Amino acid sequence: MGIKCRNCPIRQLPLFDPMSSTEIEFMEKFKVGEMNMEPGVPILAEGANTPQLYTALSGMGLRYKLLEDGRRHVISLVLPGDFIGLQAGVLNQMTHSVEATTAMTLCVFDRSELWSLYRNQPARAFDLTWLAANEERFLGEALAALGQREAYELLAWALARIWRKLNALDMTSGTVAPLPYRQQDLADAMGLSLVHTNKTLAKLRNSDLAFWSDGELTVPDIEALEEVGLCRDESLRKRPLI
Amino acid sequence: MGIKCRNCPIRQLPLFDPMSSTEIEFMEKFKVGEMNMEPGVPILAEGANTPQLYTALSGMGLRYKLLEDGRRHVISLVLPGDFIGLQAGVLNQMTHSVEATTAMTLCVFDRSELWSLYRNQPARAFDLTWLAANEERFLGEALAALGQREAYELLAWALARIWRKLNALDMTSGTVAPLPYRQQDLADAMGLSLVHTNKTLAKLRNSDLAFWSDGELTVPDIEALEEVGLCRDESLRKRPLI
DNA sequence: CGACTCATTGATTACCTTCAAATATTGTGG
DNA sequence: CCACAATATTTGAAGGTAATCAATGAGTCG
Repeated sequence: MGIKCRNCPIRQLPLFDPMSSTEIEFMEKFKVGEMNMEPGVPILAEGANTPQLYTALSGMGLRYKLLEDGRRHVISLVLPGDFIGLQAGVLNQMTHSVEATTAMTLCVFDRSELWSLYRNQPARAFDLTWLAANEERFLGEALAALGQREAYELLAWALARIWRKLNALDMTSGTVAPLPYRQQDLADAMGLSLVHTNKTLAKLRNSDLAFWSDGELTVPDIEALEEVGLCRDESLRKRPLI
Repeated sequence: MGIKCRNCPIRQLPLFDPMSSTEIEFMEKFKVGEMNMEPGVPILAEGANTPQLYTALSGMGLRYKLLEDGRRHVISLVLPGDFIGLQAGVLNQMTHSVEATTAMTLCVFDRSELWSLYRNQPARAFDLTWLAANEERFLGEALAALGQREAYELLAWALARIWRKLNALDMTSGTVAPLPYRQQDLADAMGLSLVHTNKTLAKLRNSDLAFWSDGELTVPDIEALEEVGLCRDESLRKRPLI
């Protein structure tokens, strides 16, 4: 059934809170298996109510919403350590879809045990609320970014945020990090057209701020990029891992 | 100290979940008082970490974020029944500011009791996560709206959502409801300029879809408005009240 | 090698912003 | 009580940012 929680490679990262042995024990009972997803495969669909919850172990994905007329809005990226399905677990219904962009490995949890978590593991319950509140925080920032920034600033903001997160996940080497998405994905996340996204990325390139091609993002100077993106110095705080 | 939870007028609304007598008992201990805010007064500031949490009892407010250069983005409205300070309670830091637009009455809770809630009231802890996840849901929808809709659709979407919520709170009478904000507030929420917001509101008026002036919103036909706003039929589900 | 997907570039159009000014409406002090 | 300041709404005009339309280039795969 794959990796035991006690050996979880992700939890070793300094980004994540340490876990007590009692908690690890509980998590190993909570975890019912692992799942491997092919690239492009849907993980959860908007409106669905699944019996399982997930944590991304490896690979990258997307959260998105579809409008009736086919327009798509990408809500956020899914990176290793991200919890998937909180809304299904709590609201009984996903309000966005999730799909794998690259091949992904997911930890699978049994949703029916969620109640036991709230009854017997108050600290873990608190962590779940933390994750939900943190997602709320991120979406609030994204909303302000989309609303107030113009394309050039906005893309700088997005790439800087992504860079910081990849860095915290120890996925950067020097000035390079993997970013295996299409320009269309980023365009759908920013509410910009593909054409304009492409042209704005070219500007960032010409300004030596960010180079993104062939699934690799190169950022020579993250602080310069953050300055253009009007990023606050939001240091990534330690966070719980489910 | 104002209203006792058992007599809470808000919880009577069909929008909210019923509460067991044990829960009411706990909430009455959790609640430490009430607070009256003057119009325009800040309730919580971004970055702050307060010892108190709130629930809006009456009046209306705004959640917003400020960019360094002074631009403001309005995240959402604060209406009766809304919980204020979840982020401070869980993340130890507000990631947006909250201020009263009209005079407001707030229930005040003692944040240091939050742990006791997680230890002793798992159902209430679950409700808190529910609220956080629900906020995440709303912000995801707002993000998709800002990203994918043009101004005319967007304002229709926003006014329709607001109308539905006011209606669920029993604040509508016929086709009229109070909406005591400025056009600038709505503009800052939609990421549009004041001028364009004004002109687009005029179009909605000319289409007989929505009339908003002097703090009053009139919607002759909510379903027509929702159609323009591309609103899903998201019926407002029952929700917990803290 | 042809079909397909994705990235890139140019030209045109349109939505939205900015600038500017006029018109209420309200509160204040002489 | 009226003049004046301050706030909010409304309207017109001009300019810029971003969308759409269209076509080409580059890489992958069966």
